[in-house]
Amino acid sequence: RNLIDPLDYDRKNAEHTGSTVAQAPHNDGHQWRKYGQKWISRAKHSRSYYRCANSKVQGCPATKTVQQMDSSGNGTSKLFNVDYYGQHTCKGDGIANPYVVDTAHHSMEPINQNECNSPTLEHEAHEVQDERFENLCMVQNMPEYLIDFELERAFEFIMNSPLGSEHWTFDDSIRCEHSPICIWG
DNA sequence: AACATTTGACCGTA
DNA sequence: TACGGTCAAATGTT
Repeated sequence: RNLIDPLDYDRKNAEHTGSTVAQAPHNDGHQWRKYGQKWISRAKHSRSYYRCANSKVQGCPATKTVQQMDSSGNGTSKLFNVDYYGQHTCKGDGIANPYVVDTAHHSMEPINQNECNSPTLEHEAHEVQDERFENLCMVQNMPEYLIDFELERAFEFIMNSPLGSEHWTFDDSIRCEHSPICIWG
């Protein structure tokens, strides 16, 4: 009854592809299925475990964990720690990275603030100098310490994608909650 | 009915 | 054996 191919799935040895803090961990461009929740030692909040929604069908090994931080003080905005493990090998929504968008295949105009429940909206991603990234835009509020890492990762992903550029084709019907641009305030 | 989440059990590891 | 990651049956949702 294996949900996923055990050969493809080894969370312990999977690369840890980023830990970051988000305001609203609801959407990051991929669809996930929750498979567990634990209270971690003496933390105030539980940690939730997700795997890629395509794990069952395509054996995609990507997982993530989400945990609200025990932020002290200023209680208005909750902060979440989102950790990603493993690369997406599925061809699903074509979004390989929550922070990086391929502008060659994705126009940014479908985003409409009325349809978007994220706290802020970023229309103007800034250009990247390196010509390898000329078709990529970044969300402006992406944490500074992640920029180089995420771009290299995106570039590597495109180059190594067994599916070629089709993996990056964006469908006009993608809704704003699936758009990486809407996700992070 | 098919699919997603909840939640205690289970289990590997340090 | 305490911790935390995953399983899976029960439960909820569409």
